[in-house]
This record gives sequence, structure tokens and C-alpha cells, in this order.
Amino acid sequence: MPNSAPATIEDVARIAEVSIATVSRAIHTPDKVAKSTRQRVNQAIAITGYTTNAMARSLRMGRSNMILILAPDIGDPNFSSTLIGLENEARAHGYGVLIGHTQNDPERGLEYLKFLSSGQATGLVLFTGHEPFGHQVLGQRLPPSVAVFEPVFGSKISYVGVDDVAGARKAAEHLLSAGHRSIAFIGDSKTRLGHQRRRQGFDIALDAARIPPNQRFVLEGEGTIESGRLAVEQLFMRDQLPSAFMCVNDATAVGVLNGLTARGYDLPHDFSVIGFDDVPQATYVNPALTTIRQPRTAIGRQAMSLLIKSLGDRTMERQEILLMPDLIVRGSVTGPARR
Amino acid sequence: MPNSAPATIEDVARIAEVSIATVSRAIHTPDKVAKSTRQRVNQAIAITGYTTNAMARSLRMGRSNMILILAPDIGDPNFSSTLIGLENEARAHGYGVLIGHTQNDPERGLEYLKFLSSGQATGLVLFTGHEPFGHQVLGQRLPPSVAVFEPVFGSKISYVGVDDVAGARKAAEHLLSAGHRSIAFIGDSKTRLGHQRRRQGFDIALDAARIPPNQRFVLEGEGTIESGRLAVEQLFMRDQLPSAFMCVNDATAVGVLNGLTARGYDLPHDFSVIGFDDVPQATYVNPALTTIRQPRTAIGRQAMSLLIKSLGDRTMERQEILLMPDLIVRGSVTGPARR
DNA sequence: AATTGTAAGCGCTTACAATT
DNA sequence: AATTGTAAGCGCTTACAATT
Repeated sequence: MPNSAPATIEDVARIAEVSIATVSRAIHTPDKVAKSTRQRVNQAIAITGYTTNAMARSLRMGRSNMILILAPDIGDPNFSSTLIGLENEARAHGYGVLIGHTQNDPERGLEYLKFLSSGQATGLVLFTGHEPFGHQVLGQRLPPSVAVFEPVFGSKISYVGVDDVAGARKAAEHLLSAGHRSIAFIGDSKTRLGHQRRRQGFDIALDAARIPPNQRFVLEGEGTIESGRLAVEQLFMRDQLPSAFMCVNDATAVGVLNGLTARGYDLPHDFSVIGFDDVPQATYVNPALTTIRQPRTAIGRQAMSLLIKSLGDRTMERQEILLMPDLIVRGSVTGPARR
Repeated sequence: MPNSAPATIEDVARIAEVSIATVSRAIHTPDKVAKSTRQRVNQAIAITGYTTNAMARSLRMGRSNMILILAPDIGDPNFSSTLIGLENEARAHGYGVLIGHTQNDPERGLEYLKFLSSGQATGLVLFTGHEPFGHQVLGQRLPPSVAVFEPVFGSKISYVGVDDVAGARKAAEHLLSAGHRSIAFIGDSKTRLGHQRRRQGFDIALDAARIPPNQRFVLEGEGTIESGRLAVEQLFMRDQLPSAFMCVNDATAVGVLNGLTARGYDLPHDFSVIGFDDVPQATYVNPALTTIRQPRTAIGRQAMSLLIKSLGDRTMERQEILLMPDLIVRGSVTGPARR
């Protein structure tokens, strides 16, 4: 029943009958200690259950092997699978991750930034789409950082995400090839770069199909379920209806589906709907949502890989890695209804 | 453009023209330093942007003010709002939280436990339903801990969660008062204590209504969407059908809804369905799910409050705090169909 | 040249002593 | 009694010296 305080390097040294320096070397640079000594040390480690105190180590070395992940909303369906990619890649390189849940609260963000300045973390992953609030307040330079999902506007922070333009184009082309000619775009944004790029992909596809842009079929929205519902209502107050809805993301699409169902339409017979993201919920709305899948785990993996590289090479320039998304065909798209 | 290393207590001391001991006291026990000195120190802090190095502080003091939260799956819809309750309460008491995402991987769990033994964290919140793997391996006692959502079986770890029996009873009574007499229970479990308690609540309600138990209407399941779908299929292979489905949780209910819809039934007209948890998705399945709401944020808040108390008083005994859940009426329950 | 130990120091807190 | 400073030490890593 080993109780008491955890073993320190001192305990190990005493048992192995060496100095603490030798213990440290046996652990971190084993080839610098004689084989027999190394064995005695390893035995002592086994006996004591020693693990090195990360705080003391980081304090002494002036850096840690922890990466801080700043996320405004841990409940975001895009977050958890990306996190897994981040974690696995970090681990493979001997790094650990610290999750900073900011709840979009600048104060919390600031608190987590202290992990950086105090050396508890050395690198930064941003889910936020903007530089952390008040990092200038702290009077510190940002450490090596990488943004995921949403590029950081006007910053030299690297970015790993999906190719929004290409993905949206795929979505629109799927609708077009099903025969749709009047397609609404739901979720136009003046502020979110990623959503603007999706709009761009939509425009390109329609243009390539020689369909003239129709501004009345482009509705704004902030990418929430509620905004999708709202867009449907707005559209129904006008004279003309599209035969298909291309939504800026799945949340919007779920809202559109809801709004349409609430109005008594039979989907996908009456209207086709396509989303973007492929969140877990996409499979169990009714009809199941045809959408564009973000390669989330791969995004996480690549982002971490890039970050670790730039940890080793501080002169590395900004990079943007765009991954290609896939079309996932489920039940919400079919040919246009005869009306 | 303040660059360079972050300010240390030494920098502050030099500018304020005091010793570092005085700086430390000015920060942590301000009434022990003269007012004029305190002011000079505060000014120096403002100038330098100093924040105390948490690692050095914890190392010196032998304890930190961080709570480790061990979660097997951050994507679980129950997690994020509970986390907010935990975080807010921790913060109100000057504690921070560290999120350990174990992915159900014992090795990862073990890694995070080192935060405890190295003093990077002092308390533990468990979402796992079991003691962390291998904490005996580390040869260490568990620190003050509290479990949420799933009590830790056979352990003296305190527990804060919903009153499953009472909640399930409410659900069943809602079905009964809508006129249902043949109700299936989907998601019976041999292993999950919380789910067993829900089953218990169900039995109690039926018994109180003098409805004899019907074992053919009790189907096992692990609480996933898939298991809900499966249960529907199993039921339809039998001779007799219930008029309502009481599901052990919302995920199961979504599966049941799906399975029923896929078979062409009109819900809730043909069958009523009730869930448990009130996950975010419950609002946008079709029909919207009537369910029992877990007071997630409150659970988080109370759990953290209890934990912090036991941090102050190590002799505290195990406690179990059961919060009362509410019935949330939406669209998935109505009277039984005439058939 | 290979192996080991000595001692300093990372940034803090706090017991104790010293000063007013 | 109120206020301040001195110095030790938390658990480590590593430059340097010492030994073989």
C-alpha cells in the first residue's frame, strides 16, 4: 500500500546509488550512462513508480511539451473528432494537449494564455477564427500557432482546413446534376471567411452551368439551425420558390429541413436540401442529410503536424493546407418536383 | 513592442524597489504589506504585465489550484453543458480546470493521472463511471474526487447526478396519463447503474398503475441510436406491439423514432416515444422529442462545489447528490392509436 | 574518451530574523 | 506590533569539473 508523496528523482537516486544527475541522464540521454548503471536506475524507477514531475522539468527547461488548444465551444460537433486528430498526432511526437474552453469569454481566453507565458504550453491551436483576445495586453508575442476550421483573418497564423470553395462547388454540382436549376443559397455571410468561400464555390458551379445569379435566392444566416428555419420563412414570403436548398452548413440544413417539414412538405420529393460539414446529426434527421464531409480528424492531424514542425523551426512561414472534402450522398437530394 | 521573456517576480521587485518576498506578499497577503509599498508593487506589476508563473508557484507550494476533469468522450452531448457548470463554479472559487480526454484509452488516462501525482492538479472529476485505470499502478491514492452522470461502482467517490428513478417514473407517468397501457422499455442494461435505475423508475410507475410487468416489452440496449433502431426491429418480429416506447435515453429514442419512421409509421399518431436526457438534438428530430431533462449545468456546478469543499476538508465522507429532472413536453407523445 | 558527480538555477513562497 | 528582507527549498536539467 504505497501511500505518501510521489517518488522524486532523489528517491530513485538513493535506491540506485547514483546521483540525481545520473538518474536524469539515464532517462533522457540513456546512451550517456553505462549500461549497468542504467539498469540499476531503471530498477529503482520500477520500484518507486517514479515519473518525472512535469512542472519541475518545464520550469527548469524553460519550455514544456504541451500544446494549448483554444476552443470557444467544446460542444461544437466539429470539435471532438478534430480534437482526436490533434491529440493522436501530438502524442505520436511526445506532446500532450491542454484544452482551453473559452466559452467565447475574453477573460477566460486570457487566463489560458497564461499557460503560454508561464511556459506550461509551447504551441497554440486556434478554433476561434481570430487571434486570442488580449494577447497583446499580456505584452507577449504569440507562440507558434495554427488555426483550424476558420482562418485567422489578417494574421500570419498558419491554417489547416477544408477546401470550402471546392466542397461547395461539389455540393452545387450534385444539385445541378440532379436536374435543379433554381437553387437557393442559405447562410450567406459578411463576416465568416469560410462561409464566404462556400458561397464562392456555389457561384462558380452555377456560372459554369450558365445559370444566371439570382440574388433573391441568396439568404443570409449565421449558420445556426434557427437561421435555417428563418430563411425558409423569408423565402415563402416571396413570389418565387427554388427547387433546392444549398446550405452553408449542416446546422442550417437541419433548420431548413425543419422549416419545410413544418410547412407540411414531403421531403425530398418536394424540395432537395444539401448541407456542408457532415456532423453526426446528419444521419438521423429525416430525410438523412446529403452533405459534404469535412475530413475532421485529418484536419486535426495535419494541423498538429504542422504546428510541431514550426515548433522545431521558428522561421517557418505561414502555410495554408486545404483538404479536399467528399460528397456524402444520403436521402435529402432528388430530382426537382414538377409543379 | 514588449517582446522577450515574460516578466518575473524579480523584475517587479526591481522596479518597485522591494524584495521579491514583498512582491509575493503584496499579491497574496496584501494586508501584510504597507499601503504605500503595495501601491508601488501594483504599479510595477502594471508596468511589467507580470503574472505569476503557475508552475513555479505550484512546485513551491506542493499543490496547484487546478482540477482535472477526466472525460472518455468530449463529443458526448451531455459533456459540454456540464463542463460549463464545472468551469464556472471552479472559477468562482479561484480554481481552474484541466480537461483530460481519455478516449477510453487506459494509457491516456494514466498520462493524465500524472497531472495529479506531479501536483499539476489537486482534484478529480470523473465522467467515466469507473475509477481511472491504473491509478493503483501509479501506487497513489486518489485525490479528492467526484463522479458525475454515472456513479462509480463500489467506490467511496462522491456522486452528483440526476435522480434517475424519479425521472424515469415521471416519464412513464406521462405516458400513462396520456392513456397508454402497453409500454415498451428500450435500453435495459445489465451493466450501467444509471440505466438500471431508470428501468426501476419505469417499473415503479407501472406497478403503481397496476399494470403487470411484461417482459416481452423490455428490450436490452446500450443506449445508442443504433440500439434503438435494432430494438424496433426486434419488436416487430413478435406478435404483439406496444403503443408507446419509453427509451432509456435520447439517443435510443432517436433510434426508435428512426426505425418507426422507416417502417412508414406516422408519428406520434401511431406510436408515442419518450426519451431521457434532453440532448440538443432532441429539438430537431421529427417529431420533436418529449423527454426528461437532465439539469446538466447544475450537476456540474454542484459537483464542483462538493469537490472544492472536500479539498478543504479531507475527512469529508462520501456524498450522493441527486438532482430532480424535469419533464419536457414536445411532440412525440400523444394518446394511443386505435388499432 | 567514457562515465559520473557537483553545483547552480528555473520562479516562486514562507519561516525566521532584523529593523523600525 | 507592523513591516520588510534573507535564505532555503520545491524537483528538476545541464554546464563543468573530476575521475577512471
